[in-house]
Amino acid sequence: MKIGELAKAGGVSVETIRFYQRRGLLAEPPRGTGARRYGHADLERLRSIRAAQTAGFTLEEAAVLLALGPDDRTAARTLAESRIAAIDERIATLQTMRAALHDLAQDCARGEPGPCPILAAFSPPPQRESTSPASQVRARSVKAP
Amino acid sequence: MKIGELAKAGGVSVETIRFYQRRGLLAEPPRGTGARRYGHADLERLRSIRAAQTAGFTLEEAAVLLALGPDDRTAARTLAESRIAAIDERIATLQTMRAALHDLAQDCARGEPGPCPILAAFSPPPQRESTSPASQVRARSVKAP
DNA sequence: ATAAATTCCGTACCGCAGTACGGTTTCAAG
DNA sequence: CTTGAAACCGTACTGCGGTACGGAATTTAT
Repeated sequence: MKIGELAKAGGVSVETIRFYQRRGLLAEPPRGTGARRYGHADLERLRSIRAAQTAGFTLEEAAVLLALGPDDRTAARTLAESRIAAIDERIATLQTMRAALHDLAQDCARGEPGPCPILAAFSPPPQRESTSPASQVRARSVKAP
Repeated sequence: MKIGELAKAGGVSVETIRFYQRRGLLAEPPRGTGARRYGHADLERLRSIRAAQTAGFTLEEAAVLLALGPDDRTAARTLAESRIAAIDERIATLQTMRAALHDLAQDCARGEPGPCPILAAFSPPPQRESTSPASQVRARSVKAP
């Protein structure tokens, strides 16, 4: 197999293969004159990397995971669990965002008189009148979706 | 108000203020000799930007949102709705990841004999034997959490 | 008056996972 | 034998939202 075939079989680009090699995730076959050859094991490894990514691991975590022996159950479980915790946190944040936005959009859609609540929520008050200060979305340090 | 005070009041760093200025999100007061002065309006605007971010808008979207007049309900609603759609998609992806990982961790925790299922899911099969090919996590193109 | 803090400004860098570019071989088909 | 595709290689750029650095000028506190 040459690099282009490996790439196609693994569903990634040639550049991605090379990128993984630079990262040490995939081995670089010894270079003689001409194109390097890849074996079935390389494809399996590539697929494993993609599988780990699909489960939300970073490439670095994937590298650790693939380096574990079959006896390292504890390490594997720790990795999986901390990944789950991170995912849960992310979901919670997104749900908060969603709810805030949804409420705003609902109110806007109801077509009541007055300014659109979405605009109102995100615009500086033009005057300092006591225009019901309800539903102002204010908080801090959120790493966008 | 000088930039440091504005930063403190807005809960961001001085560098962030300058960054927003470069992006055109905050105005740069005309520069005479010495420190530039900021007004209450600048603080309100900064707060609006942060609010929009909290709701999941990118800085670019925030800029659009803050540029809308009070009559642009439709534009506001469109923006909010596409944001909601994006968030929903993201949540769905994360939930898929979570479920896959959770199942694996559960099986691993049960302490049954045999290799850890987490490792098994992400490791290339050492041999080509027909070792029950259940629960292999394989899919494509996921932009990690 | 002098030391310390703050501001100003441009530029470079962080993480993450790639993508793109440009130039040089080498390989395969016609 | 020539043309064109593929492979090789290093480097730089993308998006996103900042953070960090370094030197000069100015402001503030002592």
